[in-house]
Amino acid sequence: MIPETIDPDSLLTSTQVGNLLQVNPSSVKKWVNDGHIIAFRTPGGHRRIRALDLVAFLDAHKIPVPRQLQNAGKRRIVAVDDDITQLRALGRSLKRWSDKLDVTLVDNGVDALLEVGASRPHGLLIDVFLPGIDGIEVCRRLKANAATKDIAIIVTSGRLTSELEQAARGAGARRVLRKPVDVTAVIEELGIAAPAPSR
Amino acid sequence: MIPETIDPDSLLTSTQVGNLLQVNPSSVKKWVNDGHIIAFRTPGGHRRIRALDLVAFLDAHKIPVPRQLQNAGKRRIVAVDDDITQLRALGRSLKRWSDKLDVTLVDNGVDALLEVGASRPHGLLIDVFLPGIDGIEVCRRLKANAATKDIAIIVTSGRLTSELEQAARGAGARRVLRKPVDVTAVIEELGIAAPAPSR
DNA sequence: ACTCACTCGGGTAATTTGGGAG
DNA sequence: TATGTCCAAATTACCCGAGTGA
Repeated sequence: MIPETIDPDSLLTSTQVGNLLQVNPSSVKKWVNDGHIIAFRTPGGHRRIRALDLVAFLDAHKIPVPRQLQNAGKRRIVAVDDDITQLRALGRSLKRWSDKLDVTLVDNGVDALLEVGASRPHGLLIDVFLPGIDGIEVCRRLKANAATKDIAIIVTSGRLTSELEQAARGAGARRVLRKPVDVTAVIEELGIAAPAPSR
Repeated sequence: MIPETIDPDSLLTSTQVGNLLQVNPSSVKKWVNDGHIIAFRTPGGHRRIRALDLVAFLDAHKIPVPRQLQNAGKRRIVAVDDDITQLRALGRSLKRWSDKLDVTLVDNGVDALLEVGASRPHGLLIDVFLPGIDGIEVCRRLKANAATKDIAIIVTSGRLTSELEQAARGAGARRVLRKPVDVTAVIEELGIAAPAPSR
């Protein structure tokens, strides 16, 4: 009835969600009606809930994500750096958390924004100095956009000055890190605790 | 079975539609019979549903459009200009084609790229001079990115020099227009002929 | 034109869902 | 707030004969 792993844009019925969360389907109905869970209706009036939206609901209420939804609920981040060597190194050090983290590596600012728009990641790791793109402006705009304001922005730079750091924080960056990046700070910011949790 | 991207006038069977919407083909049959989805029959009585009509159905019921059907609706473009007056004017002059064209207006480059990534439009109308974003670099990167290389880029500018025009074309812009923008050139570039074609 | 594998339609039965009152 | 129970209606499952496409 419920597959072992659930795709992010699978559509679930109230009962399936009820089973997943171990609550009565009636409660799910109520939560949908109260606007806590985003859902749409079939022509006949049956509710359908996207796995993605369910996970968003769970995150918002800090409810643990069921095993079957882990794939739909993996933390996703986009990392940008025009220095490919540093980018690759970063990718390697994040491999360790690959069971809970999906990392997309990108070597320029334009592709980074395209990817952010397409995949709505939980975090963005961005080098302030990118050709043709002003990192501070990116922070500001992401924070001003309702669809992206919750993305955790971590700004990185090879040459870090206190003015730069202040500017970045003022524009909405959660953290400002000197390169090479300390991955534990990234992991911490994303709310991922130990390397391999029990469930 | 189901291609990755579906043409607006592809013909789909009930089962294909069922898979697309994650619903039983029997439901699709019923919806067609109840008149919710427009369909016609093969000589042998099998239902065939145009992708265009399916999208209309989805829109009418506010059901999320599957990724594969994103291109099956009308032509979509994103227009960017930090001069809101000009942006609004452009929006108004494109209203005339609203039956075949979906226009998203955006007042800064970051939001434009987010929107392009999220909705994969057929065209992008971009002012070269945007705060924090280099329009030429955007062209270059969009063309280098496999996912966005087919997007028709139209570059606009208030102060148009021949060098600028050459740079834009070299970076992949299909057209370079002086502002205020001549909308007929835009319509032409998107392959939309007269206000109401016979097909 | 013929076969073959597969899919589809119609009909009906089985299961699930929504809504509302408890 | 969360759950459990009612009925009508929506959705799904299954049948076989027939259409489709290579």
